[in-house]
Amino acid sequence: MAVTLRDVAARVGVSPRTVSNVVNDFRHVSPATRVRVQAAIDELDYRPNLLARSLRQGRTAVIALLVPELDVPYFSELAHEMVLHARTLGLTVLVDETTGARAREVELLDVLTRTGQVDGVILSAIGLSGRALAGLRPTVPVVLLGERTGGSSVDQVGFDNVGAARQLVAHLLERGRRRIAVIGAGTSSAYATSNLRLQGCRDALQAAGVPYLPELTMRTERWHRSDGYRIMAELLTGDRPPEAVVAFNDVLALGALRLLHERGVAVPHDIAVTGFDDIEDSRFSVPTLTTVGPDRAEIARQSLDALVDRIAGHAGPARAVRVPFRLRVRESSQL
Amino acid sequence: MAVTLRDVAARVGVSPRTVSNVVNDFRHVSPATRVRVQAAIDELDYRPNLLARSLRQGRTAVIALLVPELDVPYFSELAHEMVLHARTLGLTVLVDETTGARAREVELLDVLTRTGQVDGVILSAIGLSGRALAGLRPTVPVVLLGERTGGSSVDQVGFDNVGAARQLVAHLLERGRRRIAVIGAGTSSAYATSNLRLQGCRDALQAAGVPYLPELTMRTERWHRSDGYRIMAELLTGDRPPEAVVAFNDVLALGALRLLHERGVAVPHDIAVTGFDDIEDSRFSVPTLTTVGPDRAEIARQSLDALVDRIAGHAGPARAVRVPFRLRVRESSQL
DNA sequence: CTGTTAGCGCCTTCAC
DNA sequence: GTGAAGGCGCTAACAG
Repeated sequence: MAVTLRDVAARVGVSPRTVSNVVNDFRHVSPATRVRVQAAIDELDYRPNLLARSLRQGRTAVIALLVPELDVPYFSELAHEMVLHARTLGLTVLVDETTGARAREVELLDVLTRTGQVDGVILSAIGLSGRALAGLRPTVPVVLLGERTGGSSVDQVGFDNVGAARQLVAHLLERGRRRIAVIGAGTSSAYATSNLRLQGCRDALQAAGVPYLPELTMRTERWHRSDGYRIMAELLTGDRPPEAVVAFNDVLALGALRLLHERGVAVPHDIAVTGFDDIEDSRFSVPTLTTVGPDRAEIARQSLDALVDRIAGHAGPARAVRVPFRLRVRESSQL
Repeated sequence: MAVTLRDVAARVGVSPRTVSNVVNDFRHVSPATRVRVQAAIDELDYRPNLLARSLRQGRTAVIALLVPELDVPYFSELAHEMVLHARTLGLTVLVDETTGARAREVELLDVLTRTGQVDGVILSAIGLSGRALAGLRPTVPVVLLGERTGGSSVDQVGFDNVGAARQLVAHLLERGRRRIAVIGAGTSSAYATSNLRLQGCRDALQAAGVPYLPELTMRTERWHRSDGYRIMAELLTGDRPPEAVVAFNDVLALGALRLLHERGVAVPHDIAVTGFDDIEDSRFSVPTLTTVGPDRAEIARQSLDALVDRIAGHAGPARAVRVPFRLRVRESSQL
């Protein structure tokens, strides 16, 4: 069996209480005792049982991060930032995947928040809205990632999807592109991010007096490279191909770039391509990808800070934090 | 406060024991009692406290996965497979990052294995060898990812790095390339993977009677896109550029591809480029990347199965599992 | 400054 | 088939 607090106490001839005080670096321990206890700890190679401590204290110093898919670069880069920042706060991160399915989001949230395993949850939700979340009555704080869509009862951290899309399309219009296709429109109203980005696109078109072309708005639920590849092929089957493509994430855009390369379509000469997220890949692709994305480190910082705040007992109304985003103009959109 | 087992018991008028039996689906509960208890559970919305259960049972159903960096595609794709397979086994995965630093690997391993938090650890080690690990005397099972380098005391799951590198270089030699550069050689003997891959390269050269060129063997500790980019630039400064480049992972290779594109060097016409890992990106890059990699799903399956086996108490000598690998010949190496 | 006591919520050995 | 009691390892009250 593992060495326990009692073993150490017995060895030194003090009470468990005193050993606990030393381990937790509390006051009211005489220097001499402290040294003797520490010696016994080292000698016996004692490690406190974190499970017991958590049960006793009612907190675990573990937080859960729920993302749709860990192998999608945006989420893995986000998880990386979370793990880094969590460490500075003394927190461990438990990562799990929801696949974006609403049922799975609800189930994980329910289990995690109500079984004592974690002190809080950061959820990158797809299916679940802030409003729906309220009905679940989680027993630990939850921070939602993604833009506020109204009526949320929990803190949210996101960026201005509408504004970002608007800026992106404005950039394309400035470069003289008018027939603009979209890859990644949602198939149902549940996909908030998708809808917001689409809204931004339409806003920019309208502001410029350029017609919105529904026939060039392509739907897809999965946002992987292969989806961008497949949908780009569809877009080329029409009589008049688009002059620019706005993909709703970078890997969709990279899939599209690949297909255009295979078809001998020059980017950006014949068609400009843009994405969302600003993943590392988009700085190294051929051509490099114009994209717009939030500061991920800032998302990690803001969401963890908000969560820690709530864990510490901060009450008050739900807040919505918007982190800044930046448009990165690269080769795929400028001649 | 949260609803406890006692609350449910009190509500129904039975002992906690009986409620526990229902929750854990044990025998020896009369159907009538079971129904009544279940009704109370639903009504009170009871969820067992997993912390208390773990403390009592001595097992948590959580395993830790330690990877160097979660934002490196190979590791995020691996983590994805782990999470998927772990779920089928009823396990939750706690992911943490080591940055590949030996001290951090040791520290995390020590804390995780000895504080009751997890039932086992899967470690994708860079700095730590199987031998060194034995000295740490972990109190929960550990499975090491990466090829066995001799004298390990724990189970390992990996693939034949030497054979894979040999096959890759043989492929390049077949295509008539002789001046072969390497990106990713290690700077110290600690980097087992790097050394094994280098060995495979040299084996293939020797078998073909082609001289090994140390001046084209480039060292780097970090294996990111920017490193491949930077080192490829260095390789072009020599009087005679290489005819092929073997990068020790795909992102290094993708960085090299990008630089070659910028310099107007045709791939594979002027220089062939290959990687390791077979990440999704390499199927969509321009050009697509020739690479060799293991079956990641199989790595996840084998390592989790081995870990579960040990957690269940299986003794016996350490085993080394080798999963199959496949050479994927793509555009970057064939004219 | 340190010891004693109690209990976090659960499961499990013993009784009945 | 069910109840009572004990303890996993730790820390928080309360003494002294």
